[in-house]
Amino acid sequence: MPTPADSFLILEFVAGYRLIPHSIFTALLASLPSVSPHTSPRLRAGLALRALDAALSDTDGVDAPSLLHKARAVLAEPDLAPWFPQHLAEPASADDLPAAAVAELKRLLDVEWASLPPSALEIAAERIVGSGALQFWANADHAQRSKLRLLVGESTAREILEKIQQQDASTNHPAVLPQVDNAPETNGTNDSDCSEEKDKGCPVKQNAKADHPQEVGVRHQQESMQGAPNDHLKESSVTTESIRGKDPDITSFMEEVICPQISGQFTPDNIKNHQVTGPNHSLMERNPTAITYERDSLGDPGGERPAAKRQLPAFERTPKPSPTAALKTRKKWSEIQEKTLLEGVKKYGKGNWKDIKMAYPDVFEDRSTVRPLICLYHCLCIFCLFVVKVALMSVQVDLKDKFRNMERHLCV
DNA sequence: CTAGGGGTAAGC
DNA sequence: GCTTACCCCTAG
Repeated sequence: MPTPADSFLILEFVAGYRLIPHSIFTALLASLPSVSPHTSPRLRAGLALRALDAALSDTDGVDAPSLLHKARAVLAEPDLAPWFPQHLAEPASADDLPAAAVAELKRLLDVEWASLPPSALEIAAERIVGSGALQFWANADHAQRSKLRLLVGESTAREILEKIQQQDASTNHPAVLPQVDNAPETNGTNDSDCSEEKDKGCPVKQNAKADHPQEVGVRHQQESMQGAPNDHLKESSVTTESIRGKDPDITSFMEEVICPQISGQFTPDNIKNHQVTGPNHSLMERNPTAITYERDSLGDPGGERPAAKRQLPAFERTPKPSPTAALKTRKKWSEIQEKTLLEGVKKYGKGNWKDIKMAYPDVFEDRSTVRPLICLYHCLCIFCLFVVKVALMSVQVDLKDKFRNMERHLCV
């Protein structure tokens, strides 16, 4: 599960990406650990623009004066007002022509969406596989390149290294490049996301080189933003697995790459306009169960945060049902699935759950081992380039558990 | 990735 | 109350 730093990166990207439906954004808010103390202009502006978007998009049976009234309320919201540019408030104060004011507000809103700064993920992606890739990789040492290779996939890594080699050859300064063939083996899931796309271009790479994601005039879905303006932005509490990265090496490496882009200044509980399910906490609220990535340089006006990174002992965990628990419906194993599982165990041996699942993809189709929310996170990360981290989370627990149950009851 | 101990809760 | 599906966690 994502760490708070991961959460920041995902939310910062998603909040400012208008095409991503607000329902998905709110679901992410509810499922990810607190991003405190990270914040950024893009995250703050994205949250504010989403709130205004919601106020202006509720056009069903709502006349222009009412729309304008709602927009004014959002613009005047003390927690949001600082993040709106001054000129947005001007059309909202034009009392004589509400329809024109609303239209102008929508136009200005489109402009604001389009002018949001790129996310830290996009910037990092640009450094790793975009226009800055050659320089970034050329300056990386062997260890760093290994990590980069894990992040971008073998084929993309090879592509970049070949370009560096060509560049060096043309300048008569042959570089000592790591042997690609000796690269740490990736499990296919990690690498294939990019390698399979080699000929058509890695999707993430395309993303890195793509235009700004914000597209003027495209309106996101806003069903879940129909709530009252004062609905607070909420998030779930954090469980142990969500605050502990599965692969700290890559996590810390990503922080090295991305952190310079993160402003990281602490923001009080001042952005509370998005209605989501879950306990009532602000996005910026300090979550007592989360590891935060505090740095001295972040500054702490309240002086409440300890300087050192905090690892919670097990007894401080907040027991909470997994957010995925409600999403995965309980499905009884069919006779065919049980027989196939036994056949698979006979053929591939007990413990080779991955092989068994791959051998009978149709039979075990509904026995997906990647939890739904992890899938969502995975998709986002694919979109943003960072696929390896999440791929490691995929485990063959369904097959293993079922076989264990069968063993327990002497079925085998 | 996997094993295995353990827990929770739905469904009967 | 029992079975079972699913989940959590740790260790290797």
